[in-house]
Amino acid sequence: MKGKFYITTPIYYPSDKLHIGHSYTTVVCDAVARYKRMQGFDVFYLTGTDEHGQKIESKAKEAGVSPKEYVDHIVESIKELWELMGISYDRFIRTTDDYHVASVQKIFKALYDKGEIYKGTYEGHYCKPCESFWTDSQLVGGNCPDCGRPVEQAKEEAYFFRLSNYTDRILKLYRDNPDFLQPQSRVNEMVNNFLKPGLEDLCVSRTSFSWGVPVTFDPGHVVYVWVDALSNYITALGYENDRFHDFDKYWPADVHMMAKEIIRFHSIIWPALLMALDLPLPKKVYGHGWLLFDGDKMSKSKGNVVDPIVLCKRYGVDALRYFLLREVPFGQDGSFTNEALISRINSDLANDLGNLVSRTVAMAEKYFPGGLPADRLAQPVDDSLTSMATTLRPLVEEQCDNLQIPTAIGEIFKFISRTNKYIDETAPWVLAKNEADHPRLATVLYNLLESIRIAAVLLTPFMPHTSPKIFAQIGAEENATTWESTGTFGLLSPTVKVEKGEALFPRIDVEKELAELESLSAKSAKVEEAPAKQEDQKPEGVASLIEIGDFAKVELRVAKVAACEPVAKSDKLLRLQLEDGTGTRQVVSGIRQWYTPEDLVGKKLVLVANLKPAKLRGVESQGMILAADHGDAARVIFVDSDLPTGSKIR
RNA sequence: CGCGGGAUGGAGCAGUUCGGUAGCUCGUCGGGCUCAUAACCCGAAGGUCGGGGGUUCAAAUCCCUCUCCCGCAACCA
Repeated sequence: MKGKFYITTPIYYPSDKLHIGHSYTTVVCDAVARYKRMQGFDVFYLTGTDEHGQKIESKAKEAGVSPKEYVDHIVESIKELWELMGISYDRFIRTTDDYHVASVQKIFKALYDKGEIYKGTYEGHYCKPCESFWTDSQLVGGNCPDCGRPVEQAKEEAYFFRLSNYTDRILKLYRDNPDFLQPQSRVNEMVNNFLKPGLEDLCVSRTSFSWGVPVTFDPGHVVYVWVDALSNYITALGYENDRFHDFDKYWPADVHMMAKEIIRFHSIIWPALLMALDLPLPKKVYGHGWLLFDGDKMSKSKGNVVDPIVLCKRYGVDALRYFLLREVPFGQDGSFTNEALISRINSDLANDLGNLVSRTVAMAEKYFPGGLPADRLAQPVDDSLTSMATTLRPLVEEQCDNLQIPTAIGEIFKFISRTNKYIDETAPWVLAKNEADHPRLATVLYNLLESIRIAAVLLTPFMPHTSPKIFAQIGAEENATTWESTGTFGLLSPTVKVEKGEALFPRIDVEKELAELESLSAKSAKVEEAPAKQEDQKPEGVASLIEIGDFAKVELRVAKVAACEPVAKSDKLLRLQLEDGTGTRQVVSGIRQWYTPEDLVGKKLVLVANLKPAKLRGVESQGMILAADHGDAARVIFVDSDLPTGSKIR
């Protein structure tokens, strides 16, 4: 045993089903975990779900079930997804697991007893009917984002973690451990945005919702996400609980893997919490990039097809895993398009790897149906192949150890290419014609099978379902499929007998497939639309129904755009001068993304004439104009030009 | 002047730390081969390395400046 290796994904928030981005993180971790296991490390791979919080509480309410019932259902589907994708996690933690809850309570109490957590007051905007606190930025028009009613300034008691004490220690952590946070560019971001200005104490409890871990010594308070969710990495190992006993063995984590949006929590808050608990810090926090979706017009509906389950079913799990692991460059964002996926599958998996196996096995079977003969004849041309084969593993390891999975896979495929070339160099079909050349032919085929074997072994962490299929076809025994075995050329039986199987990765007809995907996404877009409409029809309590008198309060008038210009230092706002029949007034509207001033000047539109004025970006807005949401965009409601300005609309 | 990332042949990227023939994959075109999943192998075309200025014998790489794109933040009455 080479030592332990502890790797984690974030725990995902099960308020909705997971998308391909979650699959990406999880597959990357899985690849690393499998790689380390094959190398002989004692690996512990943790994933799970973060199940508390207001959003889930209210989603459950909407669905008419308890929060636990709500998440149970989604967690089940998540576990199914991981099983489908071949995720080899060792433990799945749910923050609703009783042992985790108990541990969190102890951790919270311990921090409180140490004075790291203190009781203070949290100030914010409070909506009484919704019993919710909101920050400035959450408010919509100064009102509650949920119900639209006015909010009031309010204070509530809350517990705070003394994060402000840790600014210097976190900075020192980055300085002393340049590898702690990767990629490096993230360090700059954290330092400039959060550490340089100085950290502020962190509110770590809430009273505004109850779906959380209760604070034992203060009823009404629940532990907020930071302490609850982040500590999963240690409670899952048995920290402060008797359920598991792996803490001493596996902590500290070797890698916390995550997408870039939650780096801040893991590279600032989490280390500070650990420092406060006097625990060792994780060795590495790695923030990978995002898988961006093709920005074309279909993107909304395309989102449905970028459902990992659909892709696995269409192309196979390993094809999708391969794409995810290969396509997104080190630490950067990558883009997902159906074209890229299919092209990757065709050129790398079907043409290069799949076809190499296919042609090699076909020849071996055809020329030597009973297995290779023992007579051999080596030639100098073989050397460049065999030496590349036996030096491949260190190259792969070097990249994997730096979490550069795409490059590691690239190294293996360079070798696969080299092997294809070897077939041309040696032309086995020519050797087959002459009995005297059969020893040479046997050597060539054996070298090919060995090369395939080594490539397949090294690909196992990335494509765990494919490698065994290859082993079966090339007649590799178990001893020839270990990580260790890739250092030796010649482990297959000299008289190996192959067994042709199905094509590993059938070639995909690109145009046909793209067309099918589009019709698929059109269909699922329709399916998605239908339930949404039903929800709209179902009045959500009396609040959504208004009296005719309520509507009469809104004064709508036809107004003509006299002038229009962008608001300085804002990319969303336009300043409009409107003629409303009685004079001109200024209105600010957030439609700059979709309209230029020229689009608007001279047009007539609908003005809410009696809206209380407000300042936006320091510019006064005396009313608002009506616009319709159209996908991600907004379209202004224009009216007939022959309607006189100032006409009342009702 | 909010923070950060980016701009390299048709597409996606590497190269920029520590200046010195601009590289890879896909695509295109031509050739070869026929074992194989219309696959494989070889070759070619295609780039003033976002613009401008500077340092230097020499700049994709260093300095200055400008433009554009993408995240985050803010704003979306």
